[in-house]
Amino acid sequence: MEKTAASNFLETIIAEDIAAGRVQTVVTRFPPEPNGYLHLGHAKSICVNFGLAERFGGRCNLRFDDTNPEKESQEFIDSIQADVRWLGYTWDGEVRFASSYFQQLYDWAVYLVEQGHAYVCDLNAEQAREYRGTLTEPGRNSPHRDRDVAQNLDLLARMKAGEFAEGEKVLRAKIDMASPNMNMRDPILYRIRKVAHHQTGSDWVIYPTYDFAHGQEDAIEGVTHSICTLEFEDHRPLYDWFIAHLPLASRPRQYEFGRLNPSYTVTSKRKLKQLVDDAVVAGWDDPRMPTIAGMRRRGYTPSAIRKFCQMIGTTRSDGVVDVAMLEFAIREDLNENAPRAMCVLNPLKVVLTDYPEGKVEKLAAASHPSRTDLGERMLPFTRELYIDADDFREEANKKYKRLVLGKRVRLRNAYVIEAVDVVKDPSGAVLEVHARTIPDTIGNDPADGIKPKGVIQWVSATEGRQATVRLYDRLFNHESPDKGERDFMTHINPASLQVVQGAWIEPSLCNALPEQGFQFEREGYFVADRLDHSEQAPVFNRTIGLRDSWAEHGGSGE
RNA sequence: UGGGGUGUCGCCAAGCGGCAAGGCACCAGGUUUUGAUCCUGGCAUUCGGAGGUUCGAAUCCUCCCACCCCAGCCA
Repeated sequence: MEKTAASNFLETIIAEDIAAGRVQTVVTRFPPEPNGYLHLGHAKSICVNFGLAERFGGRCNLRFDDTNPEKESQEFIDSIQADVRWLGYTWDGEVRFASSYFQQLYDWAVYLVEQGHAYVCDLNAEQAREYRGTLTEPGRNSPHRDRDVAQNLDLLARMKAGEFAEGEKVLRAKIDMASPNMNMRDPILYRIRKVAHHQTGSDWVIYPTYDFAHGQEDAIEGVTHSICTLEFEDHRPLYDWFIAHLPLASRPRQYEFGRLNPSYTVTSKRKLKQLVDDAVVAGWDDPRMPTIAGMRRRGYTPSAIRKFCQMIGTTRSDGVVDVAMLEFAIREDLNENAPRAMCVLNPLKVVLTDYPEGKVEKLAAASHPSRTDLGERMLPFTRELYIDADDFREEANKKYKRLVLGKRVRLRNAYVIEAVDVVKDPSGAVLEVHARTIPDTIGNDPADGIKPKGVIQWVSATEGRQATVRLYDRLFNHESPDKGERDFMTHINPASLQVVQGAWIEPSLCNALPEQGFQFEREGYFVADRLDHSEQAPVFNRTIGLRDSWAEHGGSGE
């Protein structure tokens, strides 16, 4: 475990624990509740937990914290495992379930009752709230707080046996109703829920709460560092209380870090679910969703997401991270690794009037400007081509580095051409451009010394293929859609998806495998959709556009 | 008005008494058959504020301010 210069506070703590002999092997865990899809915030937690274990040569468990069957399902258990694996992490041993510890947890509850540290309370939810007090006023003891052990034991057993209705009774810890920490005001350990559990079926009608379960789950698994987000900080005294009052073999410690808040997005499960339920997006894996499944479909790579999590660091402060950092991470990865290809999104026909009809030249083009190991592909060059309509103007100033009537441009990986004429329809719209090829300009500048103004992509009109290209943009047009008075749904970006049906792609792109990423030169990074793409009907999703200093400076507007 | 936290460049973030790393973003140049990449340079005399301790403070002390979390039988 080599240490680099900068280390975050968790690494410091662990290094000290190891140095002091308090810990031999670091054990962490990623403990999602299977009640939704994992998102970018979870990705950070996954990177933190698995990353720490990796760095210190320890282990990390994947444990489903499935203590609330009403909200959970197998669908989420499956998707979560797939997402963690896809991110590139391997959990220690088998997947764990809090539910597999239910009997042990129950036995410990009995133990607490026997020790006089827990009691059965008959207050209903509303009454319990009244007795709890407020942030500034202490609570009052429940009238059932002093039941004797035998009676509590009997009542608890009957709760377990299903003799009481939901909400009729709960098991509570006997701590301190006057504590300034609300979590210590006789917290609930068990509640009655007469619903089947996705793992334990109808075995149980009482289920432990998060507080009574989490620390003990950690102890059972030998977790040394139980890492969670800041909002659980107030729960730490309770976490420690259970550990101190139960006969446990190990002593896990809880540490908290600031959760990730990416700009221009939402990450609350409730809001993500609303986007799905209201059909604002096509599903949990819609490429605009900040879910792992969505980002995957969008073309983000595991290494880019991991890089991003590393970039943002792990601290105890909570702030908003600019999504530009995520975008940087994915561009960096794809720039390095994605093969280049050509695609014309908004086709304009170019006829090379001096080029023989029916002739097809096969031009070799490198798949990457610096990665020779990525090889090359063949581009068929023909008399009729498509270029992007934005790449042609009848007249333009010298800053416009594309094709202009009477001027020259380099066709990427092919000839320099010169626009000689333009064909228009009665309304004056440009139908096609007639051009001539400048001889011997493959790999060479024109012999006459008149250099082209720029380089543009193209696709053979006769040899190229057509594809569906989905242009995705951010889902929200507000930096913090969560914040402020207005409902987050009012900040939806109406132009977050634009579908281009008739894009032209170079033929080699038909061989793309689902989930394979490319850079469509001068356009951006695209990925073959993992579900909808096929050789016969190619479908590409735009992962992220290229940086565009031309557009940023208003160039396209003039 | 209770308790728990956090405040270092537009954003993230090092720093832990010795004189403000780095990344993102941005700006200015250079290279370029991607207006991409790449390269070079710029970008906090100042660390939420005010006092104090010290030869010396972002780092120690005091007070103040701002923001976040907690009153689910959710996690």
